[in-house]
Amino acid sequence: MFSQTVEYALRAMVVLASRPHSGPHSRPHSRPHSRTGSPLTSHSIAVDSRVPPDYLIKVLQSLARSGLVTSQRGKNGGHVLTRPPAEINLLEIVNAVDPICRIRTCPLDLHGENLCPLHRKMDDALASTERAFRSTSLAELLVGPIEGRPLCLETVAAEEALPCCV
Amino acid sequence: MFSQTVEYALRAMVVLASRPHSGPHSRPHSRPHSRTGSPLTSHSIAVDSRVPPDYLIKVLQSLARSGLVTSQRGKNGGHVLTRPPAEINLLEIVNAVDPICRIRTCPLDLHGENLCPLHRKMDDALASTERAFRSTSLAELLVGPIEGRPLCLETVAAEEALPCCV
DNA sequence: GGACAATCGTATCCACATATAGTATTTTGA
DNA sequence: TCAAAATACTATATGTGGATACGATTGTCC
Repeated sequence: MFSQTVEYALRAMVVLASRPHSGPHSRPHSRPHSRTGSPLTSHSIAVDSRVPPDYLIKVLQSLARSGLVTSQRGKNGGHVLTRPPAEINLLEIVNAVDPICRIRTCPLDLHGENLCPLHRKMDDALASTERAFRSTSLAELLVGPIEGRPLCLETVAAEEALPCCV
Repeated sequence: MFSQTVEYALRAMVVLASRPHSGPHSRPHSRPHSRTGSPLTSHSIAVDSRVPPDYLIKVLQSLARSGLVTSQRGKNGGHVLTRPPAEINLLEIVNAVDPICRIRTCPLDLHGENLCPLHRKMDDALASTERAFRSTSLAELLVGPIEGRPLCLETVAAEEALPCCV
């Protein structure tokens, strides 16, 4: 039910968050970066998240347009979160690339605010999904059973990742 | 987040359910039908639900394949529910046309049953959507504020229905 | 200036949504 | 008994957007 784009965006953000946060391009006047906190190149994000590199670029651009990441060109450039992971919730990420669109008025028409029973139920489901995502921060995904490997990746082999439903 | 097909299928089923239920093709040996309980023609369903008639046919075929409706060709033919509306839940309808696919194993791979925190969260959202739909029967959509007009339709004018998010 | 890395513009593929035309089946009525 | 009408069914075509891929360009650091 979630689009591939949502899946990719969430994975990419987890990878970005799993590096120590250093603020947007916090480089003290063209000083060389310390290794931690340096921006991640789109290629390295693609490898870590196993997202097709070409498509990841577009996803990152959507995330940048929404102000969740910033990008820096050139040598030692890359992508970095604009806020610490604890202050980014998953709904922001989802809405940046493939917005959850609540049903505000009946698609069929007529009486504006009043939803018919069917669309009230559908909107309830959307609302609960929104709630689930809004109440979870990126930081919460970094802890858990598999400490340090938030994406279930452990030096993965070369096989391609399979879509969930095939 | 829900596909257009899901929206159409739910609307069509509501229209079918809003006619008195008579069981699948309960016609006593080619006797002419009483007016109530006769199957609804795909065209009349399209009009009542405001679903594009050509596409509705395919949706109805999916619903028939899943055993939710049966169809009868020829004069006085049409579509009818196989079970009373109280015994059909919305999840069955959704899954008939555009299945909600739970995340059972991490799309990235590896450790089978264990989902990483990200995919656990995503699956939680899917589970709550499943629950919301499974716990609601078609019959429950027929009652409510707008008795007798479960789809907010009141002899609608000729304007086309607009998709929810444009 | 040269190397690195993001960005932009296309181009392709595929699935969903929609539309059209023809075929098959059943009932009706002469 | 047969023909016609009504209706669902099948196959096919088309538009649109998501997802994927490639090549050229622009910006930045050393």
